[in-house]
Amino acid sequence: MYKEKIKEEINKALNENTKAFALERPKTKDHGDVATNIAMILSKELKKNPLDIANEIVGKIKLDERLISKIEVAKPGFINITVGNDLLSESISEVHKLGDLFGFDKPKSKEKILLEYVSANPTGDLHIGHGRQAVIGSCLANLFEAAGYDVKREFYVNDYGEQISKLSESTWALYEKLQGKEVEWKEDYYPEELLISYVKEAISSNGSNPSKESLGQKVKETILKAQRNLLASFNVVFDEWFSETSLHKSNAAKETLEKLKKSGFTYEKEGALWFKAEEFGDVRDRVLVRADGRPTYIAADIAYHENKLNRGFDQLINLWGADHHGQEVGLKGALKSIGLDEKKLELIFVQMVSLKKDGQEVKMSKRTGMVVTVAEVLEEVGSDAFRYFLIESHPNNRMVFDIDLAKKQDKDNPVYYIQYAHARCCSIFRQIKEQLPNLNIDDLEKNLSSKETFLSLFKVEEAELKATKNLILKILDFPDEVSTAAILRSPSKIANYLKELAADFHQFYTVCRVISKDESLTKARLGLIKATKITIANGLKILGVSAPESM
RNA sequence: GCGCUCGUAGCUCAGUGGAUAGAGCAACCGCCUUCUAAGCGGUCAGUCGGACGUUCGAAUCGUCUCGAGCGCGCCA
Repeated sequence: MYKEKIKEEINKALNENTKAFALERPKTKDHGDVATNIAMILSKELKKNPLDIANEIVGKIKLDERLISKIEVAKPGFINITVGNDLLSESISEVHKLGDLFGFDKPKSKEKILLEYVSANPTGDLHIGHGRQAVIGSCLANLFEAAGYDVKREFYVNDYGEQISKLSESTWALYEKLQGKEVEWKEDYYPEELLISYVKEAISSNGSNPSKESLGQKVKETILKAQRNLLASFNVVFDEWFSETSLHKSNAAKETLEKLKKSGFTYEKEGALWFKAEEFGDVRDRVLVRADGRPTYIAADIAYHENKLNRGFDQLINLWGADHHGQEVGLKGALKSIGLDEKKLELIFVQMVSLKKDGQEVKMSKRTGMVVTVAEVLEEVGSDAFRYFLIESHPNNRMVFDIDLAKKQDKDNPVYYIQYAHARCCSIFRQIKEQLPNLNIDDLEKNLSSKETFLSLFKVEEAELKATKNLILKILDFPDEVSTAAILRSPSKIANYLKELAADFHQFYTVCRVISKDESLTKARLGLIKATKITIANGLKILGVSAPESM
């Protein structure tokens, strides 16, 4: 791509002062196509005026339409470069050569990452907060894959402990009630209306006279299956569903506890076994084993992360709800205390989702039944809008899910803006068959990988040239966008990029007529449209949003 | 009280130390006999919560401060 070539040229001019530097796309159009601040960076160690350095560098670079058509020095010491048309043409042809792979790094060329997300209790419906974690997690996984990492997606099933016992108790009470028995409905039971459909389904597949234990187990499985199907319905799939119970069955949790005891970072108090979390900066120490001998969630979680590290991943990334951030220091401390590299664990906290309905913000509360489930919102807005809305803002930011807006299937809904750009690209190709039946599409396809096809893009009047170059440069930004989005753990960056790309395309579409009497220009523009389509499709693929051929 | 996260236009948000802080929505004004108007152009809109500091340069980094959300269970 053009940036590498330009860097090479600058590096040649730098001689012995070669240093890593960035080429950035300036915000203002007067500052050329790309700019570098290398002179300002060098001024410190060379103890020279950045303007002088910049002029020196620029003086060594020969202007050549094939590479750099214009180069200027600006105020503090920027070097602003206008890229040659040949080089841009060549870059567009490279987009075509790469096709579906454009923007993506070589698969599995980088570290192995285990991404854990959602990890909800199998005790009921997934709510919109889980939905956000699911969408962000799946987009991050796609993004890491696109950036060349080897990614495994994992759901940690919290199928053990207090909540599960409570589920089992609630289930049995509900079962007996359905049998017509008089039951005491305890206050901490899961709400009947939440369980009823799962319990009925479990009963029907469990035969008559189930035991309390088998029915509880069956309901758990039923809920888990429902979660799995629901997640899959909006493109959230996992390579592994890791059961917490399995850590207890296999003795892994016990073994980890032994290691913790040996580490000296535990003590007994009031019959319980405690971890000295405070020594690692936690706000308080944490219980590992309760006074009655049952291990806590934390104990299993430490064992789980030990297990993950032993599976040979270079990096573990967990998405946790922001309400769990208090666990981070303790978990990392525990891993460190048993000799594991806690730095391999990275936590991303996904902030809360609140809801806006009928123009009013409502707080979710399980107690008042004010829980908005993934299922109900998904049904109303569809998978594409659901994913797009939940990915649009950075995980660290709280977000307001505007149900009324997401329901709207019109232009206020930004996902359509991007999809519409893709559909428009496709539409032009459909038009060709009607308007230019003599144009040989196969011939065109073959020529897309040669830069000569695109040279005529630049032989147009000012306004058209401007729109064309904007679109080309934006398309060519895509690979960098993917890698920085991965580094910043920010799939929303891709969503924003696609919005900008769509805007540049729509503008191009308005200014430049693709199908015309000028055959070489028509072909060149068709090629550019196809490159746009490829880029939008590749970006939407990362977001798990569909790229419709027509709308 | 301590800890984590956030604070940018009326609203929703971009902006990994760079040049005059940007989009969308809302409001107002224009553009369809021509490839999809789910589109394009224009107007209006800002003490980047505040203070001090680091730097050639700060919305971005540091310290303090104000405000909001969350956390500080032998729940997960």
